[in-house]
Amino acid sequence: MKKDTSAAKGPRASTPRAGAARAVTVTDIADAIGVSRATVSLVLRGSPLVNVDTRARVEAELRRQRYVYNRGAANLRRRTSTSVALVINDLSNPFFAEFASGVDEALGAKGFVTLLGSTGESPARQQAVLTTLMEHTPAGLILSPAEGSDAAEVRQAVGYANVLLFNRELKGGDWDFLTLDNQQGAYLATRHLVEQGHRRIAFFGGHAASSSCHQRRTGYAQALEEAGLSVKPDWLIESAPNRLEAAARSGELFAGDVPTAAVCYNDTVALGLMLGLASRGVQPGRDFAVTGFDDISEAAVALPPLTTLTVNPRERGRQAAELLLQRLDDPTAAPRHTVAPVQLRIRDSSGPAVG
Amino acid sequence: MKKDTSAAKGPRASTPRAGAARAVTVTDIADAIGVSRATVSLVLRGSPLVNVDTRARVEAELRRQRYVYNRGAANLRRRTSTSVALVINDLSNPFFAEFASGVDEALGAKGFVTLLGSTGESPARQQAVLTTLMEHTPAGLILSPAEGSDAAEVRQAVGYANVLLFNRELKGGDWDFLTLDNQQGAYLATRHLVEQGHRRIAFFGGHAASSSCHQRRTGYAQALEEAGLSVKPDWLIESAPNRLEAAARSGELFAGDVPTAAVCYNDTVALGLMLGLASRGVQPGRDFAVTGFDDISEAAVALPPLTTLTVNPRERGRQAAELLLQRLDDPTAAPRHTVAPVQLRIRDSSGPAVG
DNA sequence: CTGAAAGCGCTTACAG
DNA sequence: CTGAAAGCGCTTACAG
Repeated sequence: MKKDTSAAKGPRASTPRAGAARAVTVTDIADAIGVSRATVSLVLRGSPLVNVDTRARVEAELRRQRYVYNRGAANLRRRTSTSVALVINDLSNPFFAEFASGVDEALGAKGFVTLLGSTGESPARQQAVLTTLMEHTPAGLILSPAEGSDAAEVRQAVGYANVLLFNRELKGGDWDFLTLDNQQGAYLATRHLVEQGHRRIAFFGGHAASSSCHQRRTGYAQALEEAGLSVKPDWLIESAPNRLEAAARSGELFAGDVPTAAVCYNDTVALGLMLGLASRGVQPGRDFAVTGFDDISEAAVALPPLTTLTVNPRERGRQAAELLLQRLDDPTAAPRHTVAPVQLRIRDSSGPAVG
Repeated sequence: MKKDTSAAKGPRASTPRAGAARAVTVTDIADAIGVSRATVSLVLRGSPLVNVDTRARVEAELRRQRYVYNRGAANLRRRTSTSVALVINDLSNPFFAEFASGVDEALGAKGFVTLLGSTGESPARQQAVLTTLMEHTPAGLILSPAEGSDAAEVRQAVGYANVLLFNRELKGGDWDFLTLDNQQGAYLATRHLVEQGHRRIAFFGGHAASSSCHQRRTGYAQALEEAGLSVKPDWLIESAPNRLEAAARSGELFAGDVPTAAVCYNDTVALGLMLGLASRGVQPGRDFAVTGFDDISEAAVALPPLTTLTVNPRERGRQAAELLLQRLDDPTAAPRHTVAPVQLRIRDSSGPAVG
C-alpha cells in the first residue's frame, strides 16, 4: 500500500460556529486592560514574575471575557503535547472498554487528553487510525494491537513515537509492553483443579499459535508436572475464542481418554464448553469441572458460576497510562516488559472430582 | 466553584522524544528541492494549481523524508478543527462502550479524531473533563451526561460549542438530543405480555423521577389502556437499577394483589427480579413473565433467556456522530430531538399466562 | 516587573 | 504555475 501523503482528500474540517463570536485570545485580554500579551501569557502559566496587582487585573479580565486557553496553539509554540493516543482492537469488548476507561482516568488526572481510536481487530483500519492520530502529535501511544498486526507496518505509522503495547506483543518493535500473567493464571487454575482431586485435566480452546495461548498452556503443563501428572496431546484442544465454536468442539473431549476437568483458554470458551457439556447431559461443576480466564461479567451469573482469573482491566488501564508517562520522562531507557498479576476467583464450576 | 483560569497548575506537558530527530516540516521539504513552502502546502492539500511535475518532486521528497502532516498547526492557521470530544458517563458499561465505539467509527470515517473523556457518573469530574477538552478546540461535543448534571454548569464549560446530548436530556440547554424510544419500547413489551394472555402486569424498577423511567411507564400505561386494563398503583414498584436492590424488592410484588408478569425498567433490574423470584420458588418464564430493556449480553444467556428491547448502541453511536456532523454544517439551525427506534426481542422469560 | 520581537508549522490571498 | 509575506494563538528569551 502506497503511503498517502496528501492531506486534502481524507479529512473534512469544520469551521467555527457561524453565529458565534470569534474566540477570545490573549491579545483581547491584553488590549482590554493595557498590558502586553506576554504579561497575559505569564499570568496564564502561573509565573511568579508578574506583579500581584497586574495578575489580579488580568485574571478578572480573563473571567469577564470567558477566555478559554488554546492548548493547541501553546503546544505548537512550546513544541510539547498534552495528548496521548489510545488505540484499541475491540472497544465493544467489556474487557477493553474497562481498560480504556482506566487509561483515560489516569491520563486525565495528569492533565493529558485521550485521542481515541478503535480498530475493530482490522490491521488495515489500525494503520489508518494510527496515521490519522499521529498527525495530531500525541506525546505517546498506547496500543492494544489488532490480531494479525505487523510490527513493521506499525513502526511505519508511528515512527519514533513513544509506544506502549498492551496485551499482544509485536516482536521486532522494541516497544514497552504490558501483559497479563498468562502462565501464572493458567497455573493457578490447573493447580486448583488438582487440589479438587482431578487427575485428568484438559486444556481447552485458543489458538496454539497465539502467544497468550502458548503461555497459558505452559502454566497448565507446569502445574500438571508439579502434581506428577503428564500432558496428553489428546487433551490439548484448539478452538477459536467464541462461544459457538467452543460448544461445537466440546465433543472432542469425549473422543478418547475422557478427562474430568478442563482449563479453558478464556471465559467465552468456557461458557461455550459448558453449553456443549449440558447439551450432552454432562452437568458442568458437578460431572465435569471447568475454569475460564478474564472474569467477564457473565462469569459470575453463569450456571454454574464460573471459576476464572480476574485481571482487573481498569487497573491495567491505569497501569498502562503510568508506564507510558514514565516512558515520556525517559525516552531513551531500554524497553520494558511488565507482567500484571492475575487472581484466581473460585466459583461453582470447578467442583471436586467425582467417581 | 471558582473557575480556574490558570493554565500552569494542572497539565503536565511532554517535550518531543529527546533522542529523536526534530520533526520534518514543510520548510524542510521546500528547501530540499528548492521550491517555496507555499508550493509544498498546495501539494499537501491536493491543489490542482501545482504543476504535475513539481507535484511529483514534492511527493517524492515527502516520502523520502517521512514527512508527517501537523494537523494541529494547519487547524490553527485555518481556524478549523478536525476533532470531536466524546464524553461518556460510564465507559465500563458495555452499552456505552458500544456506543463510543460506534461514534469513533463514524467520526473516523469522516476524518475526525475522537477526544475521549469519561466521567464515571460524577458531575464534578464531568466539569473538569469538559473544561480540559474544550481547550483542545474540538469542532463539537457528544455528551452522555453524568447523573445529576446541571445544564447551567455544562453550558459554562462548553460555551457556544456544538453539542449533541445522548440518553439524558439537560433541560434549558437548548442542545441537540438523541434518545431511545423509551415509551415505544415499554409499550411493545407490555403489549407482548398482553398478547401472551397476561392481565395483571406490574412495572418494576427504575426511579420514577428519571425521565427514562417516566417515559417507559407511559408506554406501559398506554398498552394497558389499549387492552382495556388499568394501571394499579400497587404495581408500580421503584428500585435502583442494580441487581441487588431489584432482587430485594421483588417481594413487593407479592404484598397485595399479585401480578402474573412484570415489565422491568431494564435488563439489570429484570435479572435481579428473576433471582428474587427463583429464591421464593417462583420460576421466571413459567410461573411469572418478565421483560427487560437494553439487551445486554447477559440477557441472551440468562436462565431463562430474557425477553427485552434491543437498542443497538453501536448504531446509536454512528447516528450520534452523523447528527453532530449535521449540526456542524448548520450551526444556527433549531435544536433537534431525535428518537431512536427500539426492537422487541422475544425470548423465554415472557412465557404465556398460566392458571 | 513589563514589553517588543521572533517563531512554533502551517495556509492563503496577492503579485508576478 | 510559483514565491514572498502575513498571520492563526500562543510562548520565551532578551532588553529595559
